Amino acid sequence: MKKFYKTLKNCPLFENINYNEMEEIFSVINYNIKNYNLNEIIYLEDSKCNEISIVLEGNIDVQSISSSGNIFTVVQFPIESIFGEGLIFSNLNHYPITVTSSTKNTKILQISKDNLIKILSINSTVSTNYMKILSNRITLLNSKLKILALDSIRKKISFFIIQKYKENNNNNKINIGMSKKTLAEHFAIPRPSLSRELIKMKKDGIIDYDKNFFYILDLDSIENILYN
Amino acid sequence: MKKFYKTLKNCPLFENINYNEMEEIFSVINYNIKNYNLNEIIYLEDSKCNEISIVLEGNIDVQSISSSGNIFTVVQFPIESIFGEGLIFSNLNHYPITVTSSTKNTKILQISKDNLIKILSINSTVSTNYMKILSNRITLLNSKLKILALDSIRKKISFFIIQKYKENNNNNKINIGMSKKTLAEHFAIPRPSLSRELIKMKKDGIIDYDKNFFYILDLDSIENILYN
DNA sequence: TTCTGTCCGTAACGTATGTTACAAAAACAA
DNA sequence: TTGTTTTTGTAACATACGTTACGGACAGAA
Repeated sequence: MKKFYKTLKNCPLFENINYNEMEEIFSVINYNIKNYNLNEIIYLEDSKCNEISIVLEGNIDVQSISSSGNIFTVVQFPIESIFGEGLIFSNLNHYPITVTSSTKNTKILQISKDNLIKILSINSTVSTNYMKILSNRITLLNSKLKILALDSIRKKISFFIIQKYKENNNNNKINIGMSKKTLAEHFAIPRPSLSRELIKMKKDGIIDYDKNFFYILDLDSIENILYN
Repeated sequence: MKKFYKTLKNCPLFENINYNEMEEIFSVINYNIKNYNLNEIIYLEDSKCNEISIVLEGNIDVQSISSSGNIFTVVQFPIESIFGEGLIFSNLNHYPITVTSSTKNTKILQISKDNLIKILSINSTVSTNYMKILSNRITLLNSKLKILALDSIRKKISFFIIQKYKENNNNNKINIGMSKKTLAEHFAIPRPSLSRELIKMKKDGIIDYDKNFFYILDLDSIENILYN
């Protein structure tokens, strides 16, 4: 186990944990380290989540598989990633996706719920780390949901602008911070659709833009768009 | 404080905590009980969240206020509700909404982050309760996000059907469990739009329906809709 | 039974937005 | 510099969906 301490230190769950604490933790709990070959299934969709997992070596794929056999890779998790942490304490603790190994030698550390609870009770830093992980996930999901729930492109743009405006001490000049292409992806809409709506809003005289900057021309109008 | 133990027992954070444990917890930590009049502001949007709050008496409103002055009540929280719990450990710990009192005598119990950590370390039941609250929130947000992210009504219907189909041991007859009107609200779409798409899917021969039941006629097609 | 309210199917119409395509502009590398 | 890739603006077209409206079906109350 010792040789993985360096890897674990980079996992958000063990942030700010030193080697002595690691030693203490892993001497009092039971854990499993499992090896997987390329494309082996680690967790099947709809199976029950009884432990959290941390990638010690290799990469994993998160996939959705239809009964007709089509496979869609949703996202990849690299080494040091943790997963199952949002599921294990939930009432509906079934994996909504399939997890597979995407490298030849994938090593996964598994800690059961009971042992996880033990760790959380003996080390308060790990405990607050865990809270932080869950809380950050919640705020991330919340903001994603907020943007997705807006039912027009103009609203999404307005919401984004207001958000940046507040972040930036009410400055009318807004640095987008990414390309328009990326912004479109962020809104989950096609890029030409974003472009067209920006042109319209410019024509309506409520914003102007240039390169990676937006300029607020009529703040009241922008706010009214959100509360129409 | 003692007179509130009964109320607190109904708060998810103190589920399965008996009076002795309550006594122990509240004797070792510091806490605040604040009183609010009707329509007083408890937390302002964008203010920092430094404590969790539990409603001991009365009700609270969660609102969004535009700088132009428009107020939109998003949701009401009754007695025994907890809030701030998903924010306090987050890196972006600012209230995304305004919280106001909606009753004349509203009593709010406030526990600071440090004291909350103390509670979690001395009582493992409260600790797992807290994890459960956060985790359940995550799974709820996840499933909301999943439905919202589907970019056509046909996909939403298909997702719903597959979900119910699995829940019900692969039975082709599906009990909707609610009125079509409610289902439309669940999908966040107008009722006639749902109705129209159902008619189309029936015409295409992939589903049939009658009253509160759907019948799967072509499972493969339904699955392919989700992965097109 | 009749009345009343709610749910549902259905249709017509307008529009926001996805789709596709192409060229100009910008960023970058050689 | 030149060539190459990526990002953008722009336009034409098709369509999914929101909106509105109306009548029938159904359930509960009187």
